[in-house]
Amino acid sequence: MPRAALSPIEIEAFRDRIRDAAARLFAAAGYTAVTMRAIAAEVGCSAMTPYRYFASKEHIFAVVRAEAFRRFADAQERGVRGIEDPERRLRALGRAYADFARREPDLYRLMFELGQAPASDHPELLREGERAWRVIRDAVGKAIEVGVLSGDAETVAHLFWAGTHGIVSLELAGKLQLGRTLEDLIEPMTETLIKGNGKKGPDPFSGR
Amino acid sequence: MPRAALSPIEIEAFRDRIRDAAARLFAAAGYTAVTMRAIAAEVGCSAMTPYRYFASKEHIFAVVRAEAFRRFADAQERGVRGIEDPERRLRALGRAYADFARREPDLYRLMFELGQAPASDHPELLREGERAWRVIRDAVGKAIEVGVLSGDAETVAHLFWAGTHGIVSLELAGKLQLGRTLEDLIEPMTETLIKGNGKKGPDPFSGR
DNA sequence: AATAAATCATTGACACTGTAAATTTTACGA
DNA sequence: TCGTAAAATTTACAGTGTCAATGATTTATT
Repeated sequence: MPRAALSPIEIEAFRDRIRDAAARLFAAAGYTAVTMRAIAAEVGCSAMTPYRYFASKEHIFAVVRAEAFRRFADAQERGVRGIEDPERRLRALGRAYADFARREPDLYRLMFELGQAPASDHPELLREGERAWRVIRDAVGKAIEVGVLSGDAETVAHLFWAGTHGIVSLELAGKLQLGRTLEDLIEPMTETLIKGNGKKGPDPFSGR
Repeated sequence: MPRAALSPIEIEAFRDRIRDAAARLFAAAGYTAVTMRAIAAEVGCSAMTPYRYFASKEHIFAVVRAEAFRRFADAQERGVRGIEDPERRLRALGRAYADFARREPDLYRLMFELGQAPASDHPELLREGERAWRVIRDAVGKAIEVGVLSGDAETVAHLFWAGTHGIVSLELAGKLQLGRTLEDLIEPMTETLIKGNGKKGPDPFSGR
């Protein structure tokens, strides 16, 4: 006797529309522009309708973040595609990372905002985040395999990520000094990371 | 005939009380707990009184940030005090940086939040931020002077900051993978930065 | 066809937010 | 004591996320 429930596909479609509306608003006018009422207006429903599809505004942001990570992971995969030499691959990855951050600062900010709720509550976010991580992880792993880098792959991959992210996020937080920019620093950082994790001791001329 | 205007000292005292109240609220219950009405209750005035001393809530946050930077700079200066050897100094600095972030994650988050208004509008914030920067800048400069590091001091100092900050902020954003922690990574990062900016070519065994 | 029922959507309200404007209180020199 | 300027408060407004109640729509059974 009841009314037919929405199919999973229909539900997913509606969720996507809400997510895209939120992403659009965020890209166009930043954080404060993303309100429930604005999302509803964009989608063409009432302010409360999204609550049938998401538990809270925070959950909407989680899927927007997941989508951002998806695009981020895509951009990184594209950035290294076809580059076989592991060392060149590392450099290309650094550039692709910085390019994405420069092109989509809002998405980047959304992804790496400090103090956000743990991703473990949101499977999709977790998955896409891990995909982005894997690009770095694999590039570093390959470089270690062929002897361009040395050390524990997980650790070194974290260092590459953190170094690159550090440059990007200092820029986005407006903390770079004396007119230094992302462009000035990303390549020196990559070189530092490669050299710093290269084979052999710290300095061939200083006996430790 | 008029009522006596508040002296600059009185004004400064009131501004400090407001700043401290905001900082207390932030430390105790995070971002959302810092409301004008809560600050007012803490200080013992009405919700609008702070507006006589600050243009907006954002300006209050700016001085809280400045205070955070002051403590941050203090902590770093303490962390390297008495350590003369430039290389040990770099390592001590990395540890002091990480320790501060671990002890005061809220302050750190406040200072390095992405997408914040440029500090140039707030002289005090600018000054304290530069003081924190100078500790890194000087340690790196000294290391270059004595030949432990090489390259342009400003650039290398940025790399040290970014690398360390990268580790910290990935942790605070909950992005570290597979149970890795700040503690696991901060020392390898420092070593990477030292080695990566050390004298001589990238790898003694690969002819470029 | 009428009814019952389950699902989807909307409306209205509530407790909050930052802050503009109007108003009141306070403290002083004449 | 009174006028006046400074300091502080009160009131109000437009906006927020979201709970609760209500309405609307679609279906299977009588």
